[in-house]
Amino acid sequence: MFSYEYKLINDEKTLFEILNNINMESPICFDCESNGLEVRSVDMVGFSFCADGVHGYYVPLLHMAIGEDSCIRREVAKRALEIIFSHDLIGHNIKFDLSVTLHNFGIYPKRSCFDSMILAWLMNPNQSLKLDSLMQTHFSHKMIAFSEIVPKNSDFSYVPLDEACKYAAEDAVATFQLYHKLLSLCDESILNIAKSLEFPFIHSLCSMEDCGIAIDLNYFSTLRESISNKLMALQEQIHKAAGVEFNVNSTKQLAQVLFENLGLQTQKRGKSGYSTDESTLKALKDSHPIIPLLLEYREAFKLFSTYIEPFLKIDSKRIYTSFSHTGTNTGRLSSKSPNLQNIPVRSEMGKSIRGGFVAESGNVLVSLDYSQIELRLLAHFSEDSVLLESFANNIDIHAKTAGLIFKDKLDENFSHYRNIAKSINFGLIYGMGAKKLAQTLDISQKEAGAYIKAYFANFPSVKDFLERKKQEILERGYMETLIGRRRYFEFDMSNEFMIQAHLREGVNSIFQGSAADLIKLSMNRIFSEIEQMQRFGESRGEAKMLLQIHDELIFEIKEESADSISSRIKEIMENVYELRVPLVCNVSKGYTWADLK
DNA sequence: TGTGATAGCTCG
DNA sequence: GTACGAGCTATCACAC
Repeated sequence: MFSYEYKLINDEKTLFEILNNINMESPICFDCESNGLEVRSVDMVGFSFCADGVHGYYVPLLHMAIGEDSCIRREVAKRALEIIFSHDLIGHNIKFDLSVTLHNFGIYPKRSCFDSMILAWLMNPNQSLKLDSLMQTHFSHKMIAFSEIVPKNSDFSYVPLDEACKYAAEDAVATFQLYHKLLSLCDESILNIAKSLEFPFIHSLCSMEDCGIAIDLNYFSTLRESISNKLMALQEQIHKAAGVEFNVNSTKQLAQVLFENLGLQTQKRGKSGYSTDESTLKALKDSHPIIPLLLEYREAFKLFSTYIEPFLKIDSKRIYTSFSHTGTNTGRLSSKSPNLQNIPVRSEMGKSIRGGFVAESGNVLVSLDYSQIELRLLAHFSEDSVLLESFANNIDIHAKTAGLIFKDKLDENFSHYRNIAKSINFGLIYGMGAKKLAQTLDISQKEAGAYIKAYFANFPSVKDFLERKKQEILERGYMETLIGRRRYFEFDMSNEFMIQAHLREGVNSIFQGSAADLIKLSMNRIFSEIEQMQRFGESRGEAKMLLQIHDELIFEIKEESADSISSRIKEIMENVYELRVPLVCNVSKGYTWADLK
């Protein structure tokens, strides 16, 4: 049963009386209300806190209806927040509250942070992590909905004070109670991951989000000019080749042009007619001159609309992403608004986007990426002697694989067979089937099946490991990573397709999730060694961690110390965890992101 | 004018 | 209907 008491605090004396009466060893649940969601631009409208699981206090800072005089003044609020931030803190998605406080008041907590959203995510990443649904699940309590008190196109600063107080106080008390409830429910191993890895990781993320990465707007303007010229020219050529003007971005219109007007032949795919995706177009590339034009147009338009245009709308020297700590089922991070984890790299035109991400004057960008981390984990888990020995001796693993499964054919075309081996190695981690491997390599399904068979004949312990894990997932209903992070699956035994899909997901999560474990451990170590939390918002140290892209970290470092600091980071990353194989990092530096790797 | 689904593409 | 994990943009159909 959930209940709470709420109280508005809008006089200074009461505020400090309450705060000073809280035992310094008691954690405080903290929640702030703002007039928007973009942490870098919003104003803190008020904040609530709870230290006993019963009383929720709301401190108004910016409420339109009552005016400044009835609110707590900023300098008073700052002193109050400094007291709160000298306690351990509890929050629900506390990264948001920390960022808003940092940007409004320039202060950052001095002690540990605990997060009920992260804890719930660790317990089961596949559940809704919203405070109201967790409260419904664990307390059968229905929270006041944000939409009930904030009309559309309005914001929290217009909410009548009493309602605001009731709402905000409920958030603080609910979070306090939920956090403790989850503590009582979760396994010790999950709690250990939370306390030793994920809770400290909040600070690593806050720091990266706060840093951002410098961009060269002139560079992007020039790129926009050349790509938009290119797009206009391509569009004209495409219309000419089609004999009709149409919207090239419309797959529907394009399908009509290609498969009806021009009479090109393809296999129908999808629910509503013809597919026009890249693989379909590539299969048709010699059958009509319009096809290569379309492929080029698609690539250029993607760069233009997804990257160049949005980046040019940013009116600051640096660009700031938001990392989602709990955005995946595997333990990985995700990045949004904008997503800086999918900046193009594979094609030359795509890579040009990276030239617009730069180091500020006097600095360089440094990238460190884990080499073959998922295959190293496969070697570690399976204890396959060939894999272990290859990694121990730093042998090219794809070449070694090719050597074993294509023994007699190797002389013919080495790089061809190395590529096949590479696809198989990737496929193992994805839980491949012969069909998809055949598609990827553009060979027959039978041939692909033979390759897979040849692989397992040469790597029997890999086969044993994968089958053992599938069996385990099926029996237990969950998988575990290197450090014990879990992902649960519900098996409907009447649906074979879903069973197989879950087993692939489960096996893949072992590698993807363990790799995430390792890089997060590294990031925490790097953060606490090279970045000092008390430097937040002021002049930072000589090195800043800017981005994580799953198996890679990007730093901005003062030029003169770049070499020494990056070798120290490399040392941390390579020694973060003892596996049965060495962990290896590649390091590169440059003035722009395009210069890395 | 807004919203959700679909198709397609970017990355690791 | 059989290769894992993400996020963004455009079009299109349909609601208000």
